[in-house]
Amino acid sequence: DTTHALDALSQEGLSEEPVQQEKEAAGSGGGGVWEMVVGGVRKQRRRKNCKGRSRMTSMDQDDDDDDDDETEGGDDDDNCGGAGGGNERQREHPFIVTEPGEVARGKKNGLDYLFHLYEQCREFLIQVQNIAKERGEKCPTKVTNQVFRYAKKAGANYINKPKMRHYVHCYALHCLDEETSNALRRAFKERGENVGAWRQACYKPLVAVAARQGWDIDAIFNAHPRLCVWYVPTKLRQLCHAERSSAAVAASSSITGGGVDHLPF
Amino acid sequence: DTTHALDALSQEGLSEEPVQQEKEAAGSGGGGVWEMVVGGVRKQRRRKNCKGRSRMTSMDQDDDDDDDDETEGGDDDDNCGGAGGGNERQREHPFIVTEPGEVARGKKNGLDYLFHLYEQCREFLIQVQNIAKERGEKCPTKVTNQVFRYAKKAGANYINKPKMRHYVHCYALHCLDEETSNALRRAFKERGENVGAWRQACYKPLVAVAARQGWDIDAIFNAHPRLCVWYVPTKLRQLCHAERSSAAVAASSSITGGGVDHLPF
DNA sequence: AGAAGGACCAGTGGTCCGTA
DNA sequence: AGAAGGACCAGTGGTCCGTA
Repeated sequence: DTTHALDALSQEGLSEEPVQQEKEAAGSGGGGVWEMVVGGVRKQRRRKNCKGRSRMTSMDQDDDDDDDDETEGGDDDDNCGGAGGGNERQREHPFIVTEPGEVARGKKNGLDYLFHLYEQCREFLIQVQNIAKERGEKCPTKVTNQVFRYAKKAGANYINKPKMRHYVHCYALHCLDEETSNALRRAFKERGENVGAWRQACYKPLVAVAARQGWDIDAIFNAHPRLCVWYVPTKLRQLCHAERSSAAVAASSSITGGGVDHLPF
Repeated sequence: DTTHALDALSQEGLSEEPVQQEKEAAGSGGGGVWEMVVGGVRKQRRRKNCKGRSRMTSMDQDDDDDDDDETEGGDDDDNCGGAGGGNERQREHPFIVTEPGEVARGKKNGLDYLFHLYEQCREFLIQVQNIAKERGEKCPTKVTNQVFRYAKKAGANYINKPKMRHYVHCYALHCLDEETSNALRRAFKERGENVGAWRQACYKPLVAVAARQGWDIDAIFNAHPRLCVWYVPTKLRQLCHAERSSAAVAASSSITGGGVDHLPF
């Protein structure tokens, strides 16, 4: 129900830098390159990967018996973006803190790209849901293992569960309070902080959002069309609970001095 | 949000027959004994079981370390309802087809009791949910393993997962079309059919309900306040899907002769 | 035979920690 | 050092099949 066009030119981890688009996107306060690039091609682009085997096998969930025996040998018909030849294990480039609209340079990925991955996952979920409905099978409402498996089969090897779960709360802040999210990115970029520090810093403003909206972080996630497909991260849930409790205690002792369960409103 | 009082006098599997209540409930077309009995006691009654160890330990989810080493030995301070002494494994009495309001005689359980178990499970779920909310933990929306474990710890040893899953669609028919459900029970009782036959027969009218309401069996379950806590059984889902498909084919070929996807409306 | 339920199993949510 | 992600693990949904 939102735009589908974004996938076409997703900047990928090991990508040749998307210099052309970058020129046109220059600066741009709000949407950034992921919103600007594009005109509709909807197609998972194949990655130039040293260690090949990225099949695009349809929308199957069944053919689990095409053996995955790695064929560890040759098949490097593609030079690895100049990174050096061999068959060492490849990973995505690490993230760096970028401001909105900024494309990461060098062997790095930016935060617009990170957030774009969440939208891609949601689109994979929608495809899985459609297949399930057609077949009359159980229909997932969240991005589950099944969806990650599907994404991998569709060629999106750069998506994996630990990564996506790791940054969910950052994406949540981006969805729920984009102004604050953008300001945080600019501040952390300016200070030269690393991604881990930025990630940690996303919790606090997100808890503040929860406070404003009645503390029910599950309800807050579920009420948002793009966020509702993600599980609430354990740590975020704990932080909201702890903060609510101490806020309640503080309020009841300062106002009434009365019972702890006496929530203020 | 519905009445909580029903638990008090639940007829249990190995129970001494609840003769007193039975007298007062005699016949009664609609609600049956589970709706009539009672005046509010809300308390899990302890079972008279040959092999004891039914603790009522609070609402804990944590003390998983009180060893369950069975103490297979003595502790039969209770005679086993006259059924014979030893320490053979005890089970619930089997269900028989009873009509609405009818209490099973002999070592049998009736269908009102069966349906009552579903309501008890829902109440256990609500308790688990309340605890989870208090603690700021993940909050289940369905009757999960966790809820079955909780029920067992609360002393409801007569509730178990395979049994509850086995009859879910029967309970669904009872919730969604009580008239039809009641009629089916009367018919199958009259014909002297066993529980298995009745259980099988519940599918068809339930699929008919689904047909009337647009085939989305998940939505139908979720829209019902008591049913929404139960997972849609696999077989029911399959039946609905198969029936919808063939209904669609039949309709499209008889009306237009056109495309298969052309659903009638 | 008909039925209750212990116990198993494939695949889940969650995330640690060996890797680069 | 900071970070990406393979792989593990406890507990899940689902139901079979040894039991009575």
